[in-house]
Amino acid sequence: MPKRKEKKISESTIHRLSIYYRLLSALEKEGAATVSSRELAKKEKLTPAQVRKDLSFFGSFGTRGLGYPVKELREKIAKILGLNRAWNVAVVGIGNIGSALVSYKEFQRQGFFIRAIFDNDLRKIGSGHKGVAVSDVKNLREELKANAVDLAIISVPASAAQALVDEVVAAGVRAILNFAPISLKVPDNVSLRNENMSMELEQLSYFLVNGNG
Amino acid sequence: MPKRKEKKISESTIHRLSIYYRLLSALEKEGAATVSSRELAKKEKLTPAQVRKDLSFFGSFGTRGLGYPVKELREKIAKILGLNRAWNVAVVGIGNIGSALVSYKEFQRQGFFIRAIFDNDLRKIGSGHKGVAVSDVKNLREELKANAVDLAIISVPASAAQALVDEVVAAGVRAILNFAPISLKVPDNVSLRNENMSMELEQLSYFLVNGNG
DNA sequence: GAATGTGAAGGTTTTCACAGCA
DNA sequence: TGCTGTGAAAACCTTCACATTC
Repeated sequence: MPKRKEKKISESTIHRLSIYYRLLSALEKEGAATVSSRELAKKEKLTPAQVRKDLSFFGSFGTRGLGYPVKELREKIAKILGLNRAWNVAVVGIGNIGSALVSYKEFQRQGFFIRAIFDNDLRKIGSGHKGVAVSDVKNLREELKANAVDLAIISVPASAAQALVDEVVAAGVRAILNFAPISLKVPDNVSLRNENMSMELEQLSYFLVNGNG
Repeated sequence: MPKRKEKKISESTIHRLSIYYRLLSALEKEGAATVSSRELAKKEKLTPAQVRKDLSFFGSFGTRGLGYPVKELREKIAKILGLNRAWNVAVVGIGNIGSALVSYKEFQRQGFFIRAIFDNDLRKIGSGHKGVAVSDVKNLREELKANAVDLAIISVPASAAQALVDEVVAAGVRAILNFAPISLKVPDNVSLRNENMSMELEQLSYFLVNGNG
């Protein structure tokens, strides 16, 4: 069996893959057959070399002299990112942010389907959000398993987040998107991303004070 | 006049400053007087050297053998990030996400005050959200100026985003947080950050498919 | 001719390791 | 002794430049 070449792909490359995916989806809709690294780069203020290098980590998708085939490249990237399948998502905490996420149509469009919603507020439990019933957070573990949830979104207050994440991890979920403004501890085999909107504003605040550049 | 030493501070450092700020706020509430780089690092899975290096770009805030004074360091970072003052924020587009942001208490807590809300939906215009009236997006430019808005949050569909951002920039706003899943063009003197929640899930999807690490 | 794919160069960020100070 | 502050080294990421292919 040939040994797989174990190249470490950087987070920035994965992030840009996501960007290319969005650009290619748009190009495909417009009917473009091919696109060059230069064209892709210009749309996002990247360099052509960066685009080519990013793609080259995963294979040789282009044709010299011509560029990349839009449809095929989009499909290849979809496969790399795992977007060629549906993912089951749970939203833990259906407050302001949780509600907004449940209604966010972009998720479905990219193959992320919200299968379960949890809260600890008795007034919310049992009610429906976009066709999904709100479950008692006490049943978190069983229901995550019952719904084969792949990915959990944590949108509860900071004080409640770690305990719930521990439950989520215990249920076997291996990817977590955290909106609580706190640093969560997860085992090494679990992926965690933090979305802290105050911190985004703070970055902007820094540039307002210190100049942008 | 002494020439200011022009050191370029990396985005990662600014991002971590925001993290330190949060940790220090918590430590201050707990009554801690000092904290070492090792303690700060451990809470966020960073290295002590990283913490010290980050802080050293802005001055020598610590005491050898002792660590950093919690209260003073928090105040210093607040000043660096521009959090020692209030910022006027506008929310452009009061759909699911816009509504959630207006209700997000963390913003106020960090000194970001929502002073204006805009939409193009006549049913929404005139209604109030958390004490702020929704204005017609047609009046964007005047109202941004009238409210001395420093920072705009774009939470409209992708198709409407660029035109509105052009207006926002024309009104003199120099910092934009964009939730629309599209790449926006702004002049060099305007700071732009993108918050694309689908892309966050796509990063997680990649790690689910390819393994985490 | 046009554009990819990729080693090598260049640049940036992180980590090391230790002098220096409380 | 304990911990900071910081040059130097190492690791990492981006850009260059060109051989290669269509």
